Amino acid sequence: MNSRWQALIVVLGTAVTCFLAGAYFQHDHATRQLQKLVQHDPYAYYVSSKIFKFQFFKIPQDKALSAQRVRLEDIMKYGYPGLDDIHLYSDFVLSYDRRNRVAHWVCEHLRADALGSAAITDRGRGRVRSRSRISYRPDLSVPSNFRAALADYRNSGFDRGHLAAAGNHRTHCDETFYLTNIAPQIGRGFNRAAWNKLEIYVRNLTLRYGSVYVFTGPIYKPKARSNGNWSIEYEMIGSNMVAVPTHFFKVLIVESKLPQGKPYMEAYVLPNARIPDNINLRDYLCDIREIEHYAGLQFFNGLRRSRIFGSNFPRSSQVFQNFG
DNA sequence: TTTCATGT
Repeated sequence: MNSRWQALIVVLGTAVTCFLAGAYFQHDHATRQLQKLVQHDPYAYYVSSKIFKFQFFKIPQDKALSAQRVRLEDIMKYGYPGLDDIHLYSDFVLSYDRRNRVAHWVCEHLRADALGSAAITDRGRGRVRSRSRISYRPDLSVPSNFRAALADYRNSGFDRGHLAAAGNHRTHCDETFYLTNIAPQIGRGFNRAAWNKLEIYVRNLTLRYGSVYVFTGPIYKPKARSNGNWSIEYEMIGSNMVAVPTHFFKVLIVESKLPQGKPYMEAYVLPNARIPDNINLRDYLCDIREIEHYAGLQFFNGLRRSRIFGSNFPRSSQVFQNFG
C-alpha cells in the first residue's frame, strides 16, 4: 500500500515536471521565433507587444535581438509614414517602392555622440578612406524583378544619391550603400551641391542639439494640364526602369535639450535639378502637408503637429512653384 | 562632403 502510493507520487511528479519542462521549452522556442519574425514583419512588430504580454515564464531575451528591437523602436519613435515593404537596417529603416525601384522614405535617428566631429565642414579629411573601400551593391532582400542594379545607374547621367547619407553613419556606413537606399540624382548642382548642403545642415543641427530624426524620400510632382487635369512625367533609367524623382524631401525633428522643450520640426523640398550655388536653404522650406499629399505618406500618425512641435512654417511653399 | 569612369 505504502509503496504503491510512493510509486504513484513519483509517477505523477515526473509527469508534472515533464509537462512543465515541455511547456517551458515550447514557450521559449515560440518567443524566440516571434522575436525573429518581428525583425522582418511590421505587422508582427505591431502585434508583438500584445503577444509578449502573455508571459507564463520569464524567458531571457536574445540580447542581440532585443537590442535591435530597442533600436528600431528608437528610430521609429515618431511613427511610420507608410508601411509598404519595410526594410530594417542597423541604423536606419526604409520603406521600398517596388514599382519605382526607389524607396518611399528612409528614417534615421542621428545623435551627436555617434556622429563625431568630422561632419562640421564639407572638406573631407582622414575618414574618406573608409568610405572609398565601400562599394554600391544591389540589395538582395528585394525580389530580383523589383531590384535596382548597378548597371541601371551606369552611364545614366545620374548620380547614385544616398537617401540616408553615408556621412551620417560611421559604424554601419556600408549599409547605406545598398541600392535600396539610393536614388538617381542630378550630380552637379544638386547631389554634390544643394542636397549635400542640406545634409551638412542636418549634421550640424545634430551636433548642436544632440538628437535629430530625419525622414528622407522622393517626390514625383504632377504638372497642371491645359484641360484642368494633372499628369506626372519622370525619367526612368536602365533596363530595370529605376524612376528618377522630380523632387526630394527631408522632414527634420530636432529634439530640445531643455526639460520641457518641445521638439522642433521643419521640412524641405528640393527639385532634382541644377540649383544655383548661392541659394538659401530657407527658401526651400515646405509645409509638411504638401509632402504628405505628393508622396502619399502620413507623418506622426496624423497627430496634430502644432500640439507637439514647434515648427518653421513657410508662408508660401515652393513645391507648388515650377523650378527653372 | 558629394560623386563618376575604367578595368580585372
